[in-house]
Amino acid sequence: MKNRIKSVLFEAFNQAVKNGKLPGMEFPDGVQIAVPKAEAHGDFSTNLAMILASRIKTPPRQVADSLLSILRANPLFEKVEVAGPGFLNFFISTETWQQNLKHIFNSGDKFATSDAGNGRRVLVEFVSANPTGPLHVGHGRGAAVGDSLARLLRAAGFKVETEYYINDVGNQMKTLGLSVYLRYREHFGEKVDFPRECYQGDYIRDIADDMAQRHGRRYLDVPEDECLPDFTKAAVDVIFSGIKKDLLEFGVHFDNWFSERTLHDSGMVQKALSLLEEKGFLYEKDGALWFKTSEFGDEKDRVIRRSTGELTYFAADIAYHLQKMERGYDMLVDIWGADHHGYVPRVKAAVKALGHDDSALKVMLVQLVNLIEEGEQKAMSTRAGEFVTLSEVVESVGTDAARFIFLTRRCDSHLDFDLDLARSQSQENPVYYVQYAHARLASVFRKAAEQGIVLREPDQIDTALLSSAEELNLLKMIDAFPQVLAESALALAPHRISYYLTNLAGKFHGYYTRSRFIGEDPELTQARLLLSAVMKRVFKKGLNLLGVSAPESM
RNA sequence: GCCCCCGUAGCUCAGGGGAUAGAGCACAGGAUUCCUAAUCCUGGUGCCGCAGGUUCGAAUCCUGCCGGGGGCACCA
Repeated sequence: MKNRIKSVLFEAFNQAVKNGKLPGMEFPDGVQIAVPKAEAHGDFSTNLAMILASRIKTPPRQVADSLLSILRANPLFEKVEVAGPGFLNFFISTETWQQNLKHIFNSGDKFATSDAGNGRRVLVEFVSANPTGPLHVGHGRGAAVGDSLARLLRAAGFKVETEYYINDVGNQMKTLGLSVYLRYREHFGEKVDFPRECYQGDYIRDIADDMAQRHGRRYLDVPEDECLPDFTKAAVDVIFSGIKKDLLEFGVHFDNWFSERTLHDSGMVQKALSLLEEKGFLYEKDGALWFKTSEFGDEKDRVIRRSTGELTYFAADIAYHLQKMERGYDMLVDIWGADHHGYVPRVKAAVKALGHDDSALKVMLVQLVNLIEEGEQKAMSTRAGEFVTLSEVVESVGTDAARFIFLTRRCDSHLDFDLDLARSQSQENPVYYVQYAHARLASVFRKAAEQGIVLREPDQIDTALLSSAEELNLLKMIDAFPQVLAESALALAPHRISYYLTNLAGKFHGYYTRSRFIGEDPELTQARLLLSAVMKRVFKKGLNLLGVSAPESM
């Protein structure tokens, strides 16, 4: 509907210019069509007159008046008025809203889409947890946000790929291998001094035990240096297949699994460094190789190759981003834990230094999750082996509740995840509220089928019967869905979908309680069933954007 | 010390230039002959952290301050 208003407004403007009611000019930028908060201000309003006013030095209300007669001639509107400082308020006629329901129904699956993305290619990279341990709750939030964002962008007309970047090279991998190796020796009764920087979790012991099962005492006589790679590989394989399993259970899909190792093997890292070298952004100091990120807004320069000769992770990250840029995306979305925020300027610096537009790189920082159980906050630390894993949470509260809760807040705000609340199968748990709306609608159609009622074609249905304030409001809310979808996608804000759905569910439940859907009047029944069919679809599509199931019954 | 995020109702948070700032929870009371009560209805709250600035218009943008969290390695 908003788009229709926009084009009507555009035409009215051009006509006013042609008639000499407005001086000759282009349609200005910054014109908004908004849904006013107060009902008395109409269904939509625009600030066009206020924008024009400052341009042509005429009071805004006077500018608005010159558009008024043209707009009023349009049958779309019941009323158009000038209000406040110079808003043009549009009141859509009841009949237009009622007819609109048929359009929505007929447009089928296309309704829950938008072309806001215009076919632009986007890569969403998220989770990317190092394979040194199971995914924990924080990763879960990133996974929910990233996966949902990808679905949202897709629905909004972007071409989306999702990617998991695997840090399978470097110090952490060595530490991981060492951790397993030492536990392996312990397995055979050796007394081992287990260093603090090694991974303490029980899963390390499990992997070591498994190595002992499979290989027996074979590695005990092999020098540590020689057998560590085998232990690292074994650990990565086990942990990574666990990660994949967790993600699968969590309903999260990745198109690509991108290994850091391939960046080294393919010479991409070397290529990135040579490029920076050519452009004169590298220098040696204290035996290390530095990148002048401070020339691009970073607070200080960063090391790329340590004096030991080893490359830092940053070196690989530069290559990774260069590689992503070269793959030709219009936008790169990186979703990181908020504790990595200091990393943003240096990666942006790298992108810029390599000659790409750093505004195409959007880094979303997902704030930490506070896990709360019985009113107490739970401690989290991977290295110390004290953390609540994602799979534990999923097992305890279910995928639907977990995902929904992760997506009820904007990602840059801290999230208190109350396990007891998420577990509770009742009132306070918002996910059921929305799912229940869908299940109720499903049950209405089951009931209708039982009574042999078949939904007619929309043009055989009298939607004018949907005339209560409640019904009109629902017609409007449903109509706004594609708009909400587009705005959430462009703002990279999937939580707005859950907010919208909760809102719609509230309105629906009230309506349901007060209204008989399948009643004595077959015409009214048909009209309400048509409304129900569309609402059901909105809930289903909306929940799907969040990666939450839409049950037929509960 | 420097950097990032947050500060909105008793609590958890939406809203992120537009007109009278919202929801859930909590608290109290009520609703079921009939499509699912995981539901609904009725009750009231706010110096939008503080102070300046930009604007026709600021909870929203800018600056400073205060408070909370996080980050500031040749770790990731």
